[in-house]
Amino acid sequence: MNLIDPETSKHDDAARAGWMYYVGGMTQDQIATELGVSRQRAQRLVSRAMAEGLIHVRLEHKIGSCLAAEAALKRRFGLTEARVAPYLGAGVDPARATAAIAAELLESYLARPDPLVIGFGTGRSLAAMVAELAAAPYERHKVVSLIGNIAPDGSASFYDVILRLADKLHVPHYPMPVPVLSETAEERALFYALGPVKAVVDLARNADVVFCGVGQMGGDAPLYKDGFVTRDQLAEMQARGATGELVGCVFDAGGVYLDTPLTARLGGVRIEPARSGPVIGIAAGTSKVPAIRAAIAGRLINGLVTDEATAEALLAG
Amino acid sequence: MNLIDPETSKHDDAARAGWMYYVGGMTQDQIATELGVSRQRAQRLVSRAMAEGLIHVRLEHKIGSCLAAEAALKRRFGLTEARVAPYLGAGVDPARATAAIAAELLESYLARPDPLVIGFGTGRSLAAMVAELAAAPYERHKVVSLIGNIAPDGSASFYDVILRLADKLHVPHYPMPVPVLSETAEERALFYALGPVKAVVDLARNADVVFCGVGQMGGDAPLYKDGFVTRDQLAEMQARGATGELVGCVFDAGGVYLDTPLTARLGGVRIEPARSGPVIGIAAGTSKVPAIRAAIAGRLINGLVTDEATAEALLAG
DNA sequence: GCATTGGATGGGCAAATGCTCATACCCTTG
DNA sequence: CAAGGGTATGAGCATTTGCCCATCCAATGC
Repeated sequence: MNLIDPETSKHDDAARAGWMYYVGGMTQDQIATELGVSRQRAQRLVSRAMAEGLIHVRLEHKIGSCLAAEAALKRRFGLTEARVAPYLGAGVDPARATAAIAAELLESYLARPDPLVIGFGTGRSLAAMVAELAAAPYERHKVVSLIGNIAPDGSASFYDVILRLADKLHVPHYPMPVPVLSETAEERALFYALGPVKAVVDLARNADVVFCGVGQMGGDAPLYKDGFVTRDQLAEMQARGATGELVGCVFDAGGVYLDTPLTARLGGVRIEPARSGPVIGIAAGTSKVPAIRAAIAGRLINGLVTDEATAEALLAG
Repeated sequence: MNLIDPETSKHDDAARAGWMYYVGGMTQDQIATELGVSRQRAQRLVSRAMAEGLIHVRLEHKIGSCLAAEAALKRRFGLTEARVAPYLGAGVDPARATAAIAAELLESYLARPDPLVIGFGTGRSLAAMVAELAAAPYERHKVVSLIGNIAPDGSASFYDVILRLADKLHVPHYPMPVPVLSETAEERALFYALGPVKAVVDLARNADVVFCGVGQMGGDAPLYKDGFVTRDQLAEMQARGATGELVGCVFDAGGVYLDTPLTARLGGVRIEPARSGPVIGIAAGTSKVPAIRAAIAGRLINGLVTDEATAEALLAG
């Protein structure tokens, strides 16, 4: 008899209820009776199982129009990899759909027999993708972060893509132990001079595959929303032609990196043009269309995971 | 403009509706509006998506008591692999639960980097497992059938585990081109003398991993229900101590193979005792408890996928 | 010791869902 | 061309589900 962690037992109940509901097809009433709880509690358990990601749902059939869009994207933009998530209703964030499809794509790389070093950016797309991943051991691969994991305010909660990933996949992981944004260029240089940092930077530079979010530079730019740049700085960048952003590095409509106030202080590894190996951009929502076009034009990315509407918009232009 | 296969387009609609419902969390009303169909049709599409296996649901959390049962099974019976599917409601066939868990286990073997030859039996358990598998390419492995795929009446519908598997996984596949049950021992010998048959038999004998169903020998014996033996033959086998069956080969309570009327005519590769490499038995339902015990006792299997109730019954004895 | 706060609980109700049935449609066959 | 069989459709209804809210319980602070 060991002590039962109340948190674990809660998850257990939720998982069991979710399992009975989604796999067993039982009604919540039956589940309630079976587990000896009230109907309401069963309902709460089921919805918690879903909300906490204990239940994963996958679509096991490529919809014709998405297949067509994938083929068209590959041909039209010379991509090596393209995945299109089916449209997911009017009120639903397309990132939800895209995350599930991105997770599938990542799993297809993980399934490869040869050991890979996989580089990851940060951001909502990546975090959502990791949440959708199925946990399984893949000791042969390595995952490395392309971006510093020391947050300005010390909070690491948004930058733990690599940690969650490593936790799920049991892969050796290499977070980049530098500030996302150093105070000064000098501080940044100090970090980069450290041996362990160099090693991670090297690994990141030579990653076999890269997954990263594609940031737009409109008023809703992630860089601005997450507080990396002020409104004024954003406006200035926009005036200078800023169109998109990859792991914090801003580029213009041609996919050429701009020199911004951030550049010298940004901790991480920039994704160089025409990088060898797959560089998969994850980009949901039509507001990212210009950024996606630019990233492709500059040969910064050669793979794309997006939603149906965005794919159509890309192909329409 | 190419012709649209009506079957594909039906699946497309169902997949899309299922995706919107299960991934997008939309109501069927919203989906109906979005797709421009009636609510009833949306409902039918959603339920078809589920019924046809277009939507896969996985549980991403091991329930404590199942984990404990797995550990206990391994320890108690010296198994190298044990998976326990959570209990799935009173009225629900435990095979449903077990199939999903078995698919997960198979996927964990498929994820391994080194090329494997994986042998498969037949039967409902195996067919259900394959239905639950996620499609993905795994060219490095090979799958081979342990049992003949030529049915007595010519119908191959029940023996196409390997074909479906190969279809989903894009693996080279080797069905065993012999009758499940030859008319006479001589006919069987003729088949086995053929070069291509020999090659497949060799592959099957040397498979790195084996997945097979465990058949019980009670009144509900699969061998009898599927028409391989008559009621009288079954009774005779039972009288001689028949307790279980693996790919058609019947064994007693000690897991020692019996000589039955079938033995000399059965097409396939028998699973020998103390075979090297994992031999995973898939067995759902408490009626299989004696057969499972026997198979373990005779060292015919060294891995087990079962449901929670059966695991408990095994451990209780 | 008592008040407060935060979370869990179950009643109740409106919305969503699943199902049955009568009907319409289409494709085949005589 | 008509009949027939099988299938898809939408109306209507019983069941199931999601959610709000009043209430309760326990832990914490005063």
